[in-house]
Amino acid sequence: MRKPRPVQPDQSLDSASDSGGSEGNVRAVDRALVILNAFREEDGALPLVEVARRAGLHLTTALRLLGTLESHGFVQRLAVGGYRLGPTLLLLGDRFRRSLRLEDHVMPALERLRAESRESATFFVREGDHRRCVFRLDSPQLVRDHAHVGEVQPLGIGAHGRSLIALDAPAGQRPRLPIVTRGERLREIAAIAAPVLDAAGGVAGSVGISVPLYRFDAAAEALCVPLVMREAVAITRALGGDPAAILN
Amino acid sequence: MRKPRPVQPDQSLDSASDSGGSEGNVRAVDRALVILNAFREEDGALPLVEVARRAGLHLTTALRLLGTLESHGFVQRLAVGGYRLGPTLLLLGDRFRRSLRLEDHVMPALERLRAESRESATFFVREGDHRRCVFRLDSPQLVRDHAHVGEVQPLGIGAHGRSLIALDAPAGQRPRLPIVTRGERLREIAAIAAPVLDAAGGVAGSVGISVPLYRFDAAAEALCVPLVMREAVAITRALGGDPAAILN
DNA sequence: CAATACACTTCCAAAATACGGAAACGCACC
DNA sequence: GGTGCGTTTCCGTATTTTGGAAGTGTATTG
Repeated sequence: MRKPRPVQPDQSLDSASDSGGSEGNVRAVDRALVILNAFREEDGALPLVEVARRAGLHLTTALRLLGTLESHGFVQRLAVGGYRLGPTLLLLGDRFRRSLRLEDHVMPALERLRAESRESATFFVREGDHRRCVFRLDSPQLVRDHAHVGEVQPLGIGAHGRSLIALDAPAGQRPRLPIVTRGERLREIAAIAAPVLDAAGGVAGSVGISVPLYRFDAAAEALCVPLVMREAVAITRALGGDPAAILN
Repeated sequence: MRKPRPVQPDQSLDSASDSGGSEGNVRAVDRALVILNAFREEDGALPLVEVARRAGLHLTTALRLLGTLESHGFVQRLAVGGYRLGPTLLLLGDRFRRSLRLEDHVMPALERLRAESRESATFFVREGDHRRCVFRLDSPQLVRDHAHVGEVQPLGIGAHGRSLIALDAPAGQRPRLPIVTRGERLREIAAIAAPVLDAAGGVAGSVGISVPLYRFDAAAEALCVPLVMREAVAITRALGGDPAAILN
């Protein structure tokens, strides 16, 4: 169990608790990271009290932790008062992405997809039993879905969610690629996605397009399906993978 | 060598060494953040020993800290062994960027710049006495400069470095906009940049194009200069700023 | 203008926490 | 089977973090 209260009598069930475990974790660090996760994009800048409240920390503690985070650029303290996330995160986030060594091949593919379909193009990677959006280019059109790089979504549902596990199925029972869904995970969105393989034969990720459902008629589908397959193959080739496996 | 001295005879003047200060910082957190900064993109995965060495930490300490970082997704432990940066950084980095509330206006502008110039387009924001690359689109051409989102560069040098402080000068002595440099910060790169203003009249950032010097002839300059000015004005307008100040 | 409320900051003693030495473990390579 | 290297567990200690309380400053109210 996590024990939030030091001396306190008992109970409580709130406070921290969200993400990680508490097993063998360095408490101060744990709390600092909880603070970082307390920032949601909607809020411009959070006052100390609010940060402390969200993280379930004593004011003094939050203040000290924020000070340390600030000195490394993980949060910024605004002149007017209040804190927000800091620029070091931008640097590290981009470093993480580059460590995947996908950017050079994936971004051009997404650019082609977006240019030719005029819809949003996205690339997911599997992360345990979830998937994470790692690259994304928004549709140039006004009406589009709104998704963000970094977001986590479930596996098994949605075009990408199924595409990432499509090749896990026994050889005979694999779904037809690309996966096409209509309003499956998000009611008003259709999506087309196909897996991408690396040199080791593993699934490196999933490329695809998402389209507002009302715009996804037969013509749009006929346009998008081959586009997605073409780029899935292109990325797979670029990574040294064997396109045969997705061309079944 | 950095040797903090556990038992500490006296004084201090301390260790800390690299980044932040050590004044009033929570040590465990401080160290954890130093660990994150120890990851450079070049290295795929670092073994524990290497992380500990770079961060100047005892092996045991690094192990514990990495464990905590991992449980929040700030680092990943690869099956084969070794650590690398984790996906949570992607999420937070993007959140930081969105908190600037520039994306909607800046990215389309960069896309137009790149499309019309076929060169790399970049957006910097000022950060104290430095500047940070916040948005960037790479040139579609093979030969181009290599810069990354998140990187910090000096103020006062380079086209963006000067553009960001151009309006700080007294009204009569302001440099002509856009700023055009040839091989100033990077020997083989030319750049064109202009500041962008927000509704408060402050400098929100700097937009521009960078071009390999050998390609930057009179024709290229004649093409790029008006493009950059056009987009600087467009972003300024979108942010509610007054374009007059950059058009003088 | 006094009085109250609220956000933030400083101080400090207590103790819980993180530290790091040592030693065990696992593995590859001799 | 032995040696070297990277990793992990264990554990006593004292360093570090903690959070109560009180102080400062600014806004809000009566």
